[in-house]
Amino acid sequence: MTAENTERPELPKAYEPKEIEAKWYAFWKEHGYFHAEPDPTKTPYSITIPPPNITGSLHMGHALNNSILDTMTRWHRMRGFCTLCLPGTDHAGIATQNVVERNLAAEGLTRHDLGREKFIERCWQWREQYGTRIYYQFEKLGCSYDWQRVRFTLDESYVDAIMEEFRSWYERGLIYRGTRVVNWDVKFQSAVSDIEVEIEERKGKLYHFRYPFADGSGFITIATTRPETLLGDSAVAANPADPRYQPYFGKMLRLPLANRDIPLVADEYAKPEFGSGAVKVTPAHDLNDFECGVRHNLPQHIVIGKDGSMTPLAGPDYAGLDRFVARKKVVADMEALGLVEKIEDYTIQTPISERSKEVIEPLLSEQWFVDMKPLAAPAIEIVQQGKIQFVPERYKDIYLRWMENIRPWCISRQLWWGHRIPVWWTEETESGADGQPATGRRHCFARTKEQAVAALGTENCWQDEDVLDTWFSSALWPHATLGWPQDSADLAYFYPTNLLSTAQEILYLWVARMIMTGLDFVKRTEAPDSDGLLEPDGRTRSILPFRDVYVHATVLDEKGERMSKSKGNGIDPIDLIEKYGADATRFSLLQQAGKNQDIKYSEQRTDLAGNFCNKLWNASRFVLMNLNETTTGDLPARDQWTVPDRWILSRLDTTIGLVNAALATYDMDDASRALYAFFWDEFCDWYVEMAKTRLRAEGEEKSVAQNLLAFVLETTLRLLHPMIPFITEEIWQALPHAGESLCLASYPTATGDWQDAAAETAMSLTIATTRAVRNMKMELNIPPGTRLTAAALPADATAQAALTSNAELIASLARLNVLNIVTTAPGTDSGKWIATPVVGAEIYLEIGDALDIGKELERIAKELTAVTKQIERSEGMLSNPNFVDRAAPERVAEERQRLTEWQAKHASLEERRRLFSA
RNA sequence: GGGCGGUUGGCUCAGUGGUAGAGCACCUCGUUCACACCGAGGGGGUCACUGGUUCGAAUCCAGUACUGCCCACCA
Repeated sequence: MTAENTERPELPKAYEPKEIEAKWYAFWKEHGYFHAEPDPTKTPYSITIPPPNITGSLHMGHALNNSILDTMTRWHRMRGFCTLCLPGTDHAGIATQNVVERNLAAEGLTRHDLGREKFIERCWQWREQYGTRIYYQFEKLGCSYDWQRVRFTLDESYVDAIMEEFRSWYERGLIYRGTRVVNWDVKFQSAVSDIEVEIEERKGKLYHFRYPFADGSGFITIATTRPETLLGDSAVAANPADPRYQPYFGKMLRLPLANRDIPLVADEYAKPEFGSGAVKVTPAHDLNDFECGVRHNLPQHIVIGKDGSMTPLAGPDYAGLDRFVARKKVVADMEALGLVEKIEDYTIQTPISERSKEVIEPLLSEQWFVDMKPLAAPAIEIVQQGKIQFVPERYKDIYLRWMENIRPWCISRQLWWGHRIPVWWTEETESGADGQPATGRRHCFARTKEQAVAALGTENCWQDEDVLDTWFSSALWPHATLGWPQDSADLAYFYPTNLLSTAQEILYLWVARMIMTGLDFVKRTEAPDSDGLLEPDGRTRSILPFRDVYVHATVLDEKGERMSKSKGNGIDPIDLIEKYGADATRFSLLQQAGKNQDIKYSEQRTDLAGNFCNKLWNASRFVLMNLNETTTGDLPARDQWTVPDRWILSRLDTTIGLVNAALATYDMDDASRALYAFFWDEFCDWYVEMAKTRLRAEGEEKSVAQNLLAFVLETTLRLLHPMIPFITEEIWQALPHAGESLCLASYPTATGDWQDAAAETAMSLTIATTRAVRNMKMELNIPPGTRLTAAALPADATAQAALTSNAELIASLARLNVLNIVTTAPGTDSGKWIATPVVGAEIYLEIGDALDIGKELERIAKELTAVTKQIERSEGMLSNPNFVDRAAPERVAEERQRLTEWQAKHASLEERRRLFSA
């Protein structure tokens, strides 16, 4: 690299993240660095980010995930990939309708007051006003997304994709109309899918009721947690193998309150060990009961309506009552009849709607379903073949288990905000086969009334009132955002995408469905095997949507509890960015983004990450103020490198290798740890300190030091940039560099050329010696400024060479007068020297009259204890014939060598103890 | 009920067979030369428990306890 910048802006004394972050984001955006166009000369790397809801603002989960996504994006961009990270938002049916309805409620209105059209207008207004504020927040976080390609799930082109998806599945019979017990959200008056239901343990009661036989010959006891459903009972079931009920199967029972007769049926669904072994069957209000009802051909009495109140079928005493009011009344009425056997306290697994937090009412209703089995099969195969990788790997099994047990997907929602179902109905009366009039309903796929009229052959038709589940549209995200169903150049180039990183709770809701739709809709005749599955024709492949699925950790509060609005323990990442800067916010999250499932986040983490940024800032300022106009930042010729230079380059090479390897496996914690340790512990604490002497010199010694400082710092900035983009850009611009932005600089790769074991050994000895001297001074309470004389007695020629070449450095770092390299121990007889053994040498410090014999004996005793422990351990191993015979020979040799070293230390300490004791 | 994680110093976490680590907190010392958002030094852990495999276990296996998450139609 040769520096191109002649003007180098100076770094302000204080690190002010706010100013530099705003400045550089604007710069990057203005220069279009984040925009990607297909480039056949490069390898593509693409990500379509999980589209946040338009109701959303950045939360900690977003901050974590987008820090990861942006780190991966920037890393690949620097590595020379044609890199696209495509952002967008999700219309989020229920969530958006929820907030808009809440706003209406504040005006005393309901959506029905407005009517469908006006209500949808309101939703659009909301989206215009707030729907894109999250983009601004992503920018604050530093995300290098392609803002020219933002997508929204209600964009015209996106709607085309959804229509195509629906048409295809409808025509193939995968979408069908079914009557099922669905999870009914009473608040939204809509069905919700199984995965949008949370189970919450709530305290409740288990009511034991008596149902008398119709002939008056006694009763059967049943238990229920939902007494109001009694009114809809069609039967009582007991297990066919249950001897208690065998004599009575087929007999009729008199259903209390409703006063109708219902049979006792034999069904294995009743478990003899629970309660009395008999269970009431309410086919319209419970999924199990529904299935049981189908088996026994039982009537389905819908007694709870869509609004959660009792229907006329519940009888005149109950009709119109809220379900919970009706519950109390049923219990009271049963008590009045003397039919309550007992009421127990009971913990009920209560289904709650994720969005409205209302208790779900299982309700029999007609809905649109998708048959998932045929779609799941290839999605299972592709993962089993390892073409889609899950990180951490355990999610693969979780995914497969769910896919293998996949159930039909209820896709219709009784909402207004969303994609209206493109099905048109007509109803006509004709003669049935037995001469009775029959009502026939027909439907067809159509996007417009004209199409519907043509298909149905009648003007008398209307569009289905329902909208599609939000996830029906997000399921298409990777290919629909890239242009599908058109054969776009983007789709051809950027698809399949490389990475899908997301939270674990939407693995089924979203990830699994994207895999299914991707494979089902994107087909290519010329694609490598790794991109998909071969179709039966032997030429076409169905293409996977992404290669890696990374499931990131959940960000919890510092007590380990989920952050939630209701608990008020949430942290707004924007506040953190304001306070500590985006870089510190990102770095603190990435440091914790390891293999652990949870992150217990506390603000202190970001504060500490800010300290790292500050350290980076100050060390860089030091380097910059010591450069001059002639500093190019080029790596000096190898014969000019000193031992510390060789050492820092060797360490840098190792760090480069570690960081690249960690990023490749999404180990953000390892990458950040490696860089943190390299920069702070090695570069700042030792290399920069050692460079200070050289910077005071003149000529070549100085210029080599200057260029190396600039070179190592510049390389470190490139390594750090994907994680902390702003501060690194600011410093990089001030350093000698080539190119207009660090965004586009090349990412360092480890070559091994700088690896230097000899320099590392020499530096270990240098560092150990320095520490030994400092330690001795400290332990004897010698003021740090006191300049003493020290001596080092090397154990061998290598140590001798290393100490000789670094003697001045050590003297300077440990604040000594001089460090003499000696061949015999200095005058121990004088009693004015103290010593510490290190690996490779014995270090002596002349302290003259400052010597406190008592203290020194204490110090020696402490060291002896430690050394003795090691010797015992080592001797124990070596005297074990099993170890000597069975362990690897090099391991045994290593242990012998170690023992020798410990013994030498021990002897030296003993000798000194003898002297001082005398 | 089934499945999957976690349990390492006061706190938050690294560490998958060979001398127990980091950051923070704590104690001592230090504001002349980038940084007190700092520097130097130090103390602190029988790696949850029990058993097994192994020459050798924080690490592998089995079980136990506690804890978290996901899935599931027990009234």
